[in-house]
Amino acid sequence: MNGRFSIAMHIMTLLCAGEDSLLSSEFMAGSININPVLVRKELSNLLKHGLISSQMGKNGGYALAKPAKDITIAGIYEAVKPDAVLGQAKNQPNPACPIGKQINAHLKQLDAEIEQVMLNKLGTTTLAEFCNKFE
Amino acid sequence: MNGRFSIAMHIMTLLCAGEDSLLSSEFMAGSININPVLVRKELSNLLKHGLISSQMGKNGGYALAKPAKDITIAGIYEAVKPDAVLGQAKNQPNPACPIGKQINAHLKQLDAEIEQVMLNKLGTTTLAEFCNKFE
DNA sequence: TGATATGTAATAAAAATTATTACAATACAA
DNA sequence: TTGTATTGTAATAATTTTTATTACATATCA
Repeated sequence: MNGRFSIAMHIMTLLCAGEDSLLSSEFMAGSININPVLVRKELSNLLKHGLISSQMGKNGGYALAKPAKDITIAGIYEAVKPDAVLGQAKNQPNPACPIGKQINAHLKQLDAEIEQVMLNKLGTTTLAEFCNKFE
Repeated sequence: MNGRFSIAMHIMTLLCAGEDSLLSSEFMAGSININPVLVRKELSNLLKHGLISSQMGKNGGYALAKPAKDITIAGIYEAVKPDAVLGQAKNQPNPACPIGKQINAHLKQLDAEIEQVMLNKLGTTTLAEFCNKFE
């Protein structure tokens, strides 16, 4: 997995901490310390998943779409999750080999099981709780 | 995460299925369908973690270091696991921002918790059980 | 002693990620 | 109604990571 979950969590934490006002992508990029366009790209994705709302034009910006206590870390993870939690190689296993022929199906099943326990655990913490850890 | 776990699982499954003989990196590369040097690199890592044994010279090759029933998927995962299960961005958050200053520490803690539940789950299946799924 | 392996370093090629530039669309406010 | 600040998005470039390849030293068997 790449850095998208970290970036998404950073964004959501900022929006949670600044819950009363709209935050700009420029401001968030300054905190995260990455390019503002990348921030907007992730914001666009979070928007699509209904986690945040946006306001265009001057004095526009972003805010949480619902109270932080109603957003779980699992919900945020779902918005950015990779195809395979355990990673996936780009190779095409040899179909003439009895192991190669079946390995991807079995790995996929294993991956699904692991994703489930991860989501269960991530679902026990809300964004509000995560945000409360900050002083 | 990249494809290392998949490759490692493929290797370990091949060694499990061919438990009676030594397998060469060339043969395994043919099943996985990647470059033999990459296979040897991963074999080198699995060796370092005590999961397999190797025999140099003609008629050499690789084998499991212990019975497949004594190897868990968690053990294999440990050998290839990334620094962060949930991924890590390469940015350096702004230390002047109260959120940026602390986010990495909190994300690291979250990551450790998730890794724990993953390992718990992966620890419930042995390589022998995984291998038995193949027909 | 020749053939076949492992083990590993160095380098090249390909793919993925991140950054940058550019600009259209929108909304506020003077 | 016009200038300014902002979202939204496409196109491209730069960087980093992953994968492949080449090369060769070392080991073991027959």
